[in-house]
Amino acid sequence: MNNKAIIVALFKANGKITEALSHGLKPMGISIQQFNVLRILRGQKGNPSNLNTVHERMIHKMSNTTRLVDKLIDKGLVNRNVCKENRRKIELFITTEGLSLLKLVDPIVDQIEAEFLASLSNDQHEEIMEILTKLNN
Amino acid sequence: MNNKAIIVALFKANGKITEALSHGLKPMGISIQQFNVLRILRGQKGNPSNLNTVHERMIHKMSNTTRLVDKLIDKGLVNRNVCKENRRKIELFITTEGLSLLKLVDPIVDQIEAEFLASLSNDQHEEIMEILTKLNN
DNA sequence: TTACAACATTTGTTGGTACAAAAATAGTAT
DNA sequence: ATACTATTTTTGTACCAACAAATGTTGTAA
Repeated sequence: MNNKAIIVALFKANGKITEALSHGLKPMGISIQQFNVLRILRGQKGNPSNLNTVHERMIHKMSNTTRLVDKLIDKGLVNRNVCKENRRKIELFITTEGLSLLKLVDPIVDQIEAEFLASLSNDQHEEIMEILTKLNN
Repeated sequence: MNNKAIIVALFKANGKITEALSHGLKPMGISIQQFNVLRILRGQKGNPSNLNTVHERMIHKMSNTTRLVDKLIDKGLVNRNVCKENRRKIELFITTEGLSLLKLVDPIVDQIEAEFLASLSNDQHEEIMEILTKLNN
């Protein structure tokens, strides 16, 4: 009956890094999910994404991407256009404000993530990646 | 820059088991957090817990244990008394309805957890436990 | 044209969660 | 007794999220 201990430890680890990240992002005025959406949009390198694509690529799945993106638009970090070829689709772009915010936030996030993993050896980094990959398939 | 991949995989694994568990618990009418509180109270084996203790032992930390317990009381799964020696404290007990619900729910949860971990070898079970323990300290 | 199915996004509703402030109680010093 | 401090729980506020229903759009077929 060791399974439970593993699941509990997984929940705790997740909670620890989640808390650290949202605490680190708080002064920047964005949540983890908003940060991830911004990174997805930046990853498009100028090409627009639609809501569907963003939703698929989000780490934390949630049903209402619309309202999450609304927050980013309110903050001027994202633009939204109706696609001309298919007006059912919404084109999303990251703004230059969004890009410069990411530039500010990236090193903060990197450091929090590095600290979180600092206690692991190189072998263990590979081990956990292998194990988590198995769990996610 | 492999750290990010690990963190993302951790988020995904957490999301996968969380979703599976809450889906499995849904027909029983309780959330994961409510389930965990019930288990904490059962673990007391008849001794009362107060809100503080429950809060400390909860896996998913949240500020608002009061309202979570309220839900359990509404469902008749938990009883609440004011402690006679120290009226600041609230004594919480799991009811017999709560105990029998847990009896129903336990095998469901066990199976979901076992399925989630099924792809790992025995060695990997030990590995991930060791790694997660490191991360949580 | 009209009806209809498929698709993409939005909105309504309900319940979950964080944070801070408030309320209630206990213990202690004066 | 009174005031003060610490402890424990509750409440207020505001935001986040899941789910289902609704809206708007396109393409297709009768």
